[in-house]
Amino acid sequence: MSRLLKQQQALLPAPAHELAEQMAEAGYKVTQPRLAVLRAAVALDKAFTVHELEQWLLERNESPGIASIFRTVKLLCDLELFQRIHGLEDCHRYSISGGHAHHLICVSCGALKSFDNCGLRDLITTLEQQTGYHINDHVLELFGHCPRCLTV
Amino acid sequence: MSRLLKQQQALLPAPAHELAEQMAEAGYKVTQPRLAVLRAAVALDKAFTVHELEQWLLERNESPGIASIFRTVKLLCDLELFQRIHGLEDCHRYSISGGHAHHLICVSCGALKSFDNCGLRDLITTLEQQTGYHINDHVLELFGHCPRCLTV
DNA sequence: GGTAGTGTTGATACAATATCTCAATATATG
DNA sequence: CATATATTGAGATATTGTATCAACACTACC
Repeated sequence: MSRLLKQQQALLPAPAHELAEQMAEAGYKVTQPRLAVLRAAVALDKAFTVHELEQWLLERNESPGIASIFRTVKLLCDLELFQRIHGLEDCHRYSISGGHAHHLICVSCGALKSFDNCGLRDLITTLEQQTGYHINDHVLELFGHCPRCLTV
Repeated sequence: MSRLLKQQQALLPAPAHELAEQMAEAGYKVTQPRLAVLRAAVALDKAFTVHELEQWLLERNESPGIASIFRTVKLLCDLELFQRIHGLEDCHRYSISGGHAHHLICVSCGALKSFDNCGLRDLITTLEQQTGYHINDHVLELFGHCPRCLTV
């Protein structure tokens, strides 16, 4: 098994209670509305929108106010437990982060795989030398079709 | 001079009349509002927002309605003459595309360099083999400070 | 147990980005 | 010129998100 595959398997999303724990460690209270958002995000198991979180919760009659959902998503992004997804058309999706930066996203169903070995170091070094820029961050997202959607 | 540097120098943004020509070739009329947007985008010479286009044009008393600016930006994105920039915080900036996908952006002043040799082929092949996904698109943006902003 | 201080919530107002609607206008074609 | 089509501008609407603020909940202290 290659090193890259091992890494990917290590990047499974954390379960809700683990995310809750990290929130508590960061000094935030693990309230019912926040837990609800965590449960929804874990259950959706893909790149989700705030609207999708709300729908999932409404169907189970446990949706907090929409403001609290937005607030919780923002908080979790700040804590780097969630991450904004840069889509091809819009950037209104989020994922459970796992602390890693990059995603492979199915444009058909939203299924998402995370990875962290983006292999951009050489490109960054080259560009820095050629442009004089100091590069300290990047966005990388890959899009395609997951095996399931390829067979449908 | 390396091959990569040559490529970058070839990726200078097209002048307004050239963009207008491509619009005409695609079957769209080159109207005054559309030309105004092209001029503003070329003049701004960086990753710009629709609001910045409008401001530039208002200062010269030649701003079309905001709806037409949005429409023109969308049209130019569809024609791949403009391209949406995926920023670290939001995704509301655009650039003149040159038909190429990637940018190096100064987070301080918005200065922008484009390049097309992203060197992701190996990563994409590896990920396809390991995940079974078919990857057919990607977003890559690099962020840092340009030489000018580094000295200030 | 009561009280003060802090954090959180939910409803609502607001903001920013973008699209839709539709009558008026401009442009191209016969 | 007449007609058909494309485009515009104004304003309404949609979507995504943040700000405000009173009510509530939890914690620590007395």
